[in-house]
Amino acid sequence: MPTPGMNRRPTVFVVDDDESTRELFRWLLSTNGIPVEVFRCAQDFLLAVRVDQPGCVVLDLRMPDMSGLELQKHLAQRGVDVPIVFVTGEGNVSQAVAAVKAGAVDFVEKPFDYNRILSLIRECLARNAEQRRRVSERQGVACRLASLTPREREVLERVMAGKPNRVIAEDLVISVKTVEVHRSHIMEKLEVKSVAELVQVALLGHFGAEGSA
Amino acid sequence: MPTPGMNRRPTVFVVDDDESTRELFRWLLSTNGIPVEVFRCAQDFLLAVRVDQPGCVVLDLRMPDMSGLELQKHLAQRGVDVPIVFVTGEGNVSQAVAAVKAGAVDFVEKPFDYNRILSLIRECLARNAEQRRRVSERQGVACRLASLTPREREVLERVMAGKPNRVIAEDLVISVKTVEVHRSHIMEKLEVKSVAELVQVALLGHFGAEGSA
DNA sequence: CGCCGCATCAGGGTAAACCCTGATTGCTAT
DNA sequence: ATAGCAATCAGGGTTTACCCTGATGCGGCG
Repeated sequence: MPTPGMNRRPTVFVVDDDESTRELFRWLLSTNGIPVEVFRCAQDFLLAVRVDQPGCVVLDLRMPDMSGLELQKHLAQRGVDVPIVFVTGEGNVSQAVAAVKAGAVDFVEKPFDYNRILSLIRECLARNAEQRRRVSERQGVACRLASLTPREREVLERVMAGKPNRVIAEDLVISVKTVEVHRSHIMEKLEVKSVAELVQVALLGHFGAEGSA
Repeated sequence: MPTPGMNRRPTVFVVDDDESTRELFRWLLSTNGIPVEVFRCAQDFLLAVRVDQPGCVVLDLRMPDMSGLELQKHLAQRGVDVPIVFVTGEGNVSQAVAAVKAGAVDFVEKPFDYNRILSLIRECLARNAEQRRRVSERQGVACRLASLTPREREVLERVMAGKPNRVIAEDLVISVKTVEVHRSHIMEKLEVKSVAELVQVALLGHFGAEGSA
């Protein structure tokens, strides 16, 4: 399972029903050497985007088929975790608050300053790159953790709890020798040489898995 | 150092230059059994608040001496980490975004629905209670960690790195016997019985100290 | 000056962890 | 069937870790 479509360039995805705005972004970003793709509605974008897409998103708030806020929710549900910047002509306070509370990086009103948008987008790209770095680190750990057998996981739990092999053996009703075998397999699979490292790696795999908000 | 002024009731602090609004909040909250204190300007509140104050804050955006956003910054700088709700009559989108990006729980416009504000404030109080619980847990760990001598900390680092006593001894140019002594003192002070627990406790003290956003 | 905490070390013993060899059982996939 | 993996166990040995007693030197504090 080598992660489906990796190795794509970080790209800015602009979703806006207004063609002049799309063209503006296309021009603004491409002349600054930033890969850009534009979409005229939320559906088009949802069909094209992939969960591991590197980059960031610029959303219009008001679109024909789906509002930017709804699109934001759909992306979150799908696990598409890219920085989002809202750009809107007629946004109100409550929408802005909702967007930012839901994790949007910023919410800017038209007309906007080109340099501001540009630096904002660069920040988004940098943030996304940083985040992908952390995720991939954890993915390696998660992968190694997944290679453990059920029995090895039971042993791991108890090692993490600080139980000595003798107690673990009693717990699982097996001999100390077997516990030793499991233990060495765990250390081997997780690529660690000491209990200290083992705990740190396993902890990373537990907390870093889901709770990465 | 038994934490200066703990044991105060969670209170809602309302800062608004408009007296009728202050009285409205005083009535709304006290009739719902929620302790409330009101302030007419940011300075008054800054002089009264303490770093470990449990509760939450309701801020007017526009005030004579200092804007709500500035007050928010001042509180953050002082380390006063309480949930903040902005309430304003004439807020714009950029202010709302700034407030939420700076960590505000919400940003509501007048006139507001009493029940909405009430549930929002209850959420803030609950969130603050939860946060204080986590902080106090970590404080215990931080306290025990602080009781380690410099030498013990040097040993701890290397134990965390998974080095055996023999290597630690070579590292610090001391005998293995001395390392054993330090090690047992560490285990005693941190109140743990195994390396596994030791690593988890020490890790909590390292990550939980500052990075609790 | 004496007491105390910190750091240092030694002897000597038990328990735990680690490592290698070797073996059996049962299930699964080729 | 035969090969492979997971799980089980044993013998036997080395290395670490842990614990107790005891001791020394140093610096600060009353």
